[in-house]
Amino acid sequence: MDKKVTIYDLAKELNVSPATISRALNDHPSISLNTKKRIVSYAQRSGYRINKFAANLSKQKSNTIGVIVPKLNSYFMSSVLSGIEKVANGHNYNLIISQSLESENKEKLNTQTLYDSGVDALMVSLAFGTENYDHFALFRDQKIPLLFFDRVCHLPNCPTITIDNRKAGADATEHLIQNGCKNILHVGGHLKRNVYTDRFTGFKDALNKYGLEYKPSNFIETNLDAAKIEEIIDHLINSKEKFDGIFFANDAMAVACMQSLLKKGYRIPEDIKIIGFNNNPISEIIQPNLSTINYPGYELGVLAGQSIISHLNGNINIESAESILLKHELIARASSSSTN
Amino acid sequence: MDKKVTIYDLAKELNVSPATISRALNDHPSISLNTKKRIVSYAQRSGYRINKFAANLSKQKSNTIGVIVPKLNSYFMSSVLSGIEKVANGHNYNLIISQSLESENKEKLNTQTLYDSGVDALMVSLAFGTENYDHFALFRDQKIPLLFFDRVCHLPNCPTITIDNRKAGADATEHLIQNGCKNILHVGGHLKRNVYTDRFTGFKDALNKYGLEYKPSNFIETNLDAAKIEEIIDHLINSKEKFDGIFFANDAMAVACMQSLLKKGYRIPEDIKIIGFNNNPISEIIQPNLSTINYPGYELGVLAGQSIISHLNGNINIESAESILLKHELIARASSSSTN
DNA sequence: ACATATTACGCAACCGATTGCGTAATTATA
DNA sequence: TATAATTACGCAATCGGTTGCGTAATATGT
Repeated sequence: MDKKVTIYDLAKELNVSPATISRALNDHPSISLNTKKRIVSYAQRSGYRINKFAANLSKQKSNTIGVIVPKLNSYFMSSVLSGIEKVANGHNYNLIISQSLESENKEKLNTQTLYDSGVDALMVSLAFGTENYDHFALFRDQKIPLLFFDRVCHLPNCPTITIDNRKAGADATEHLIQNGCKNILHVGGHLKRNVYTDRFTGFKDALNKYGLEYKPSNFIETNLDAAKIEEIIDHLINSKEKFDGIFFANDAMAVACMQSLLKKGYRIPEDIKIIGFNNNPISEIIQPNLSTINYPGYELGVLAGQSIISHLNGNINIESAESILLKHELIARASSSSTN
Repeated sequence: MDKKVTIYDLAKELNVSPATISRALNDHPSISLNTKKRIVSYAQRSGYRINKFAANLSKQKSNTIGVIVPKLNSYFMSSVLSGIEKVANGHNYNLIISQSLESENKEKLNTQTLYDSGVDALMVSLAFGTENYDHFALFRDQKIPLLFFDRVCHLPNCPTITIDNRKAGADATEHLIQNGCKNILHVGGHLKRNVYTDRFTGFKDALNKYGLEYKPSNFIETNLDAAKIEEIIDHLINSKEKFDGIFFANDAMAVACMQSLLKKGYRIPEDIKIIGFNNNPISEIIQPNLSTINYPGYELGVLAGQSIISHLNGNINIESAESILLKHELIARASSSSTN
């Protein structure tokens, strides 16, 4: 058990060729049932373990999927990853996970590393600032499946998986309007990313639908860092505008804002109504409970995983890149309830 | 750019041997500066990319670290992973992450897969039910560094990284006692895992220190699934005991319990004082804010990453397995504050 | 100028599987 | 029974780097 056993060792011991060993262990049809049993059994007993380095080299395939996410440690993203891992693991794929930490450059480096590592596919949720997508060309050139989820971009033949952020943004905004808001602030994320521009567009859609005027002061672009909530509060308080509703692009910001406002004596929803995004568990803990849009991360991960696996299995034509839209759902809670 | 370029292609083109190409690209000292430049430059231009399958095979090293966690999608664990990834990435290591989903069997399978994948090291946080550690023998036999974090077991030469859970459990309990609690319930996790037995032991330490009697009814073993909070509530309400304090082994359970109790009309901390564990962000959102023990996940991840990297670099003797204890910290908030 | 060191590189074995092709042995067909 | 078809396996090339050892060319020392 000390030195590693190779198929050559097995071959010598059993008086067959290494080729036969290899075929037997891979259940190749041209090996008789008897020798298969003999070989598998002996391999077992001898403590043989395949050397994937060698197998990968000759097969040019690693059974590994690369994943790049902005950061691992967020409720949403870790749910997604959990879903992806569940599916991948069930299909004998390993996951190499790396974080871009919202840096375009790190995303680029990670992309190259994962390419070099020979991943069979790559799944990406883009960093805030990524503007150039050339680093993905390697994958396209080599026809390695490439899939984007949540923060996506549309490259030829690359499936994308998201919710309908525009519709969701409109739903959230419409909900505030229907509960009486006339002047709504939208606190969004970087407009380079589809998820935030779409929500923003949906926001304007809804205003428009209800004949409410959109002014630049109705929007703030942020990096969604809850630690900087005071900037938002300042904008809110110092603005000439009197906002009666806020639509946040994520729950963490919404909650941070609520806490600050409540401390300052604001009443929610009486003075101002608030809705978030993502349905993070904290939305059900904050008092009053936070209305939000349910964005099912785990399910998204599962779908993304299944999609990439079927591509890898050739079940789906690589050329036919589908765009999957998950269902979202408005969850109305106390933070936005009508008060008249 | 279509076919993959190999060192043999470069060698032919530049009229040198593949060996020289390899050495040049790896900055080997025995290659002259000039040829190095010539080779590196041409490799660049030709779109050469190393084939790690081949490199790994001949070096028997993958620059990859395997990680097995119970589940990815928890605040604590995703923080840990984020820290590990940060360090690993900074040292050119990739991370293969898999979840045991609290199943001993899946943990076993994942261990074998990661072994076969040729990870250079393995980091594990154990599943709830794991009782047998034989699946790690492969790693010990091959002298592949193996490290346990958070939910650890003590195998020879395996570093472990945790906080001092016993002391932390005692601190939490002592805090409740000092705030007037006389009859405290401890809601813990599976006693197979050190983190929960240690917290439980600390709990009893503290009772003992203050001359409070420990009775079996002062403890419930749970799987820490917040969805099953009603069982706890039942125990609490139906017990002959009149508990005036609860020490939860994690914040999620504590928060779920608080929500249920508040809904039932209990006053916290007046009727019952509560302390959690982990310092999950929700502890600062629930009203009243939840007292807890700060268990710094990200820092733990960073330390764990650094530890394994130094082992891999040979900076630390593999035989000298250290046990790292992180500092924890009691965070007193309103949920446990004295009311007399 | 001659002996010794050093530099810079090539040769070839090696890492451990996979797989197309060929063939001896066995079975089926006529 | 002669021939065709199967079955079961071996040969050897291949995947693409890495590295110990050997050596020609150049540099250093006296």
